[in-house]
Amino acid sequence: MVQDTPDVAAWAALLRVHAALVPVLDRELQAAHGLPLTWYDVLLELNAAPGRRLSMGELGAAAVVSRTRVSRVVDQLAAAGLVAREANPDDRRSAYAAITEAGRKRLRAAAPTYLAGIQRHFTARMTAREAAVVATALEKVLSAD
Amino acid sequence: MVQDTPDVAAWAALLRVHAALVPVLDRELQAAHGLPLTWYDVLLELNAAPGRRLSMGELGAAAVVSRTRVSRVVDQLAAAGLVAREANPDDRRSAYAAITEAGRKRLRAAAPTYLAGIQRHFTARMTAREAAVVATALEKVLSAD
DNA sequence: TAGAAGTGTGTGCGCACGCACATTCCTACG
DNA sequence: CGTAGGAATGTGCGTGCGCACACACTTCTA
Repeated sequence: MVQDTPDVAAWAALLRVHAALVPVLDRELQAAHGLPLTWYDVLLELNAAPGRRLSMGELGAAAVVSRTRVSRVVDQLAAAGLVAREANPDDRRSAYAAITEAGRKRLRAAAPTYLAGIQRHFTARMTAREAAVVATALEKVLSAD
Repeated sequence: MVQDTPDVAAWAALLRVHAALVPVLDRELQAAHGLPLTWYDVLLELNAAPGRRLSMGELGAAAVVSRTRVSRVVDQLAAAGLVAREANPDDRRSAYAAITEAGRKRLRAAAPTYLAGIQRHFTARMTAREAAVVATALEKVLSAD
């Protein structure tokens, strides 16, 4: 449709899938658990981190949300009691964000909704082999420079 | 990293690739041709349409940009002389956006930059077979309901 | 040790974006 | 033929988002 070469077709399809699915998944998550996708992403990353905490810079690099935006999102999450700001004794410029028990509970409650949404809107439309190829191909793109 | 199942890995990788590459490609396009990615997308869709024009609703459905946003983007493009608003005699509610000759020229000039960026940042990191699988898999997702 | 350079973080500001609504017009139904 | 309902579009408004900058602190260098 957009261009004849399969390279461009892959990129164009990625853009469209993103534009089509992100709002849907975000709504589902927010309707079921009052949790924006941005919050979920940050909580997920914090929960998987060693010590269940990350500095702002690390969080900005790890999560999808940009480094600049992390400050404000963490503020919101802290106001909601889902994360706690902690000081870093070794580097007093740095600030940690640590997920709280309430945050973990909220994350665990929301996960099934999100995973089911991914399954229903995304992976159910392709074969398991295709999903695996998509994952490995896109991860190779991410590891670039 | 995020979750163990390959399904979620594919979706997570898609989110990250989008977040990483879109700003880069947008900057490249804007630096080389003063053309935001949104403008490029709209111009591309109009250029490929029958009669080189589309109604606002059709444009919103075809392009990545949302239907609501189309109005304002077309305003900007019209102010820049790259598209022209046309009336629809058959339905006076409807409004056409038609790409102008200046718009086509601008699009043709920018295309090599964009395509080279896609090639360099995206498809160069995977095999041709992987790119084909990514394209077909994601297009199947799009064709859902 | 004092100063310069570099790094991590937060914030004012402007732009992009979508929602909800008003407007205009078409269409179906009595 | 008139009216109710629906469809296509544009716009005020609030929110999300990133850039550029300021600030605090660390690290390097002479």
